[in-house]
Amino acid sequence: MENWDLQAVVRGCNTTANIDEAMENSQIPYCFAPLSIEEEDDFFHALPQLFEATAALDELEELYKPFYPVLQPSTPPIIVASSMSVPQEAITVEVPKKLKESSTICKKISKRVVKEVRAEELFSDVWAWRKYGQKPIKGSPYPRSYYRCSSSKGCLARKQVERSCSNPETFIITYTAEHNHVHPTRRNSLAGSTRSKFPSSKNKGKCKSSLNSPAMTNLAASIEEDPDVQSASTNAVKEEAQLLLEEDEISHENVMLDVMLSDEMIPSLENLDRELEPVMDGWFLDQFSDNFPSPWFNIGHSNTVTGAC
DNA sequence: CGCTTTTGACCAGCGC
DNA sequence: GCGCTGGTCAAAAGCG
Repeated sequence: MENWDLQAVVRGCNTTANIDEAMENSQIPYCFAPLSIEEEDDFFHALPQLFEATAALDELEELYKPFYPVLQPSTPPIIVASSMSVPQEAITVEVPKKLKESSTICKKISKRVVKEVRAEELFSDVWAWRKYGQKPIKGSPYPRSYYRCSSSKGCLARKQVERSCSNPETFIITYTAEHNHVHPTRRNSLAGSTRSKFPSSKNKGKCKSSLNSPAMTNLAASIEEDPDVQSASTNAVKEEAQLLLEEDEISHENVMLDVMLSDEMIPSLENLDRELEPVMDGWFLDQFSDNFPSPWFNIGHSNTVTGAC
């Protein structure tokens, strides 16, 4: 387990060649290439037989849907792969063979989804996350942050965020368990969320961007405070963390959406939400939940509104 | 008041 | 049994 590098997993699943190889070996679509959502859908549809194999795989796909990022084609995600996180010892390129040996895939697949994303995409999903812990991880210079879903009480969804040690520009996000609710029922409260160890006069009174969100601020702060990061060899990381805080311009559709869903808009959206929720939860879900990734119709309830000017 | 983050303490799993 | 490690809890403090 020591020196375990999640990125090794996603890297191992990084190429279509690997996919072909994995499929040849296992006939199980264990790895996903770095595809856009559309491409991924095409991929799924092109290989329907693979996804009819087991209910477990359908379940996994359903599990993954809520985590589809809202991305524009011009800024493809760094999602190198979404790897179903079976027991970690088993997550290697060799895994398909091990899966073949397994009598039931269901026993192997735990409800975890691993993603690798850029910093600005870290908090671009529609769910509200509340940080409940942070721990230094052995073998990694960066601490791991633990988040739970705060959109709904009792929701078991968890999210772990850890900077990739092999590629500090990206972050490894591990989603665990499922949301037990359809969509975020309220946006993130800003209360108590504005602590910043980086009071930046430059940004005072200016627009908040995703990178200047409390979460990003704190993440950068944790990086800043990390003793290992203090070393000269990782000055680049410190500079990057600083840049994350100071950078004002973000050419990312997620941020544009956040701006569009500014604070002025949220009250009316929430009123609409309250009025329609009983209807939406029933009818709308029945009609569309199987056809669209949930973020598609949850966007109006976005909890990641950070771009209001 | 209700929400957040921070952080030390606590707990469970695992290997020796 | 012990120590290590990762994950979670909960109190404290701060913000809107």
